[in-house]
Amino acid sequence: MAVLRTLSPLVEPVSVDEAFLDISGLERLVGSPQQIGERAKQGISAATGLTASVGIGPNRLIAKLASDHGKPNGLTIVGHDQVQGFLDPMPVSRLRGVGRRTLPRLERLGIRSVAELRRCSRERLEEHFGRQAALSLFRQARGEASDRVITDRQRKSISKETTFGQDVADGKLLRDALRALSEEVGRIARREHLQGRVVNLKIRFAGFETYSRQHRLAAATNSDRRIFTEAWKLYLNGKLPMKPVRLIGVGLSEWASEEGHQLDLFADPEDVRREQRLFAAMDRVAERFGRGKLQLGLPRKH
DNA sequence: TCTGGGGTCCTAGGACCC
DNA sequence: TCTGGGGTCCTAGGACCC
Repeated sequence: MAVLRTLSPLVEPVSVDEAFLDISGLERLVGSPQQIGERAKQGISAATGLTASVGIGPNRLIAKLASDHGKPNGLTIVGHDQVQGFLDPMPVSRLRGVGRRTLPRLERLGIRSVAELRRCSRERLEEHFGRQAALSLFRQARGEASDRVITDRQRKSISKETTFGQDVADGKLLRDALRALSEEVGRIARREHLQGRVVNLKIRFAGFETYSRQHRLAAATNSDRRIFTEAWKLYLNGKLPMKPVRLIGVGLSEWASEEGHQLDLFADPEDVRREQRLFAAMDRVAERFGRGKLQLGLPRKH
């Protein structure tokens, strides 16, 4: 990412090893698209010893597909006038949103390539795939996509989950695991100054049978204790099968607006301050000595 | 593939409101 | 009144991506 930032101020990281760059208007300052692509590869190689695949195109879709096209270690440039010729022979499985469920359904309609997809009407796509998916397929088949690079994308949720080595039937063990996960979620939320209004519980049993339960809080929170008690309530009251658990997870989402947050009307302000100091201290311990060295005891009111 | 972890987005049904 | 139409919010689940 540091290498990429030397090439353009507009960098959008997509994952640990992938990013979009807006390189429009950089011809004089940095070089031609070809030169920028080469410099990215060289810089990454010099810094990390790793190869990288670069794709350049008029929008995000074409750039990404161009990058896939040259994998590994490629540099593929697709100009405006080459877009349709580049897309048409491609299998639809390369498009975004076409995975292990959608691909066979497209094939049943006789659609294997992007050229074939382009011949299918929007109405027909809508009948089979719903409004949004149809629109996405329709536009992708024509090489249409956003060309905006978003540098300040904010995360929308924080979650932690764990799969047990052996399915867990012991409620106490489950409770401890959930508590530890809640503490991790809370810690990340506090580090990023986020307070969430929705707590999510995820449970998986043998056979990949997966459930989720969520609850919307009256006030946003990033308190470990609050996240944990809500998640545990969801487990107890969620009408879930009472079976040994293979995976348990907890998530926090729907951030409260930056302007301020609702205070708990009935909480003693001194308790709130003490809890904040407690969490701050716990976070420092965790940063310094690692997770799990210190953890909350039983909630006071249970 | 007997199946890890962390995300995003979409759909659909029910409750509720005007 | 057994009954229209449209909108929002909440919740659960699924598809997909890296």
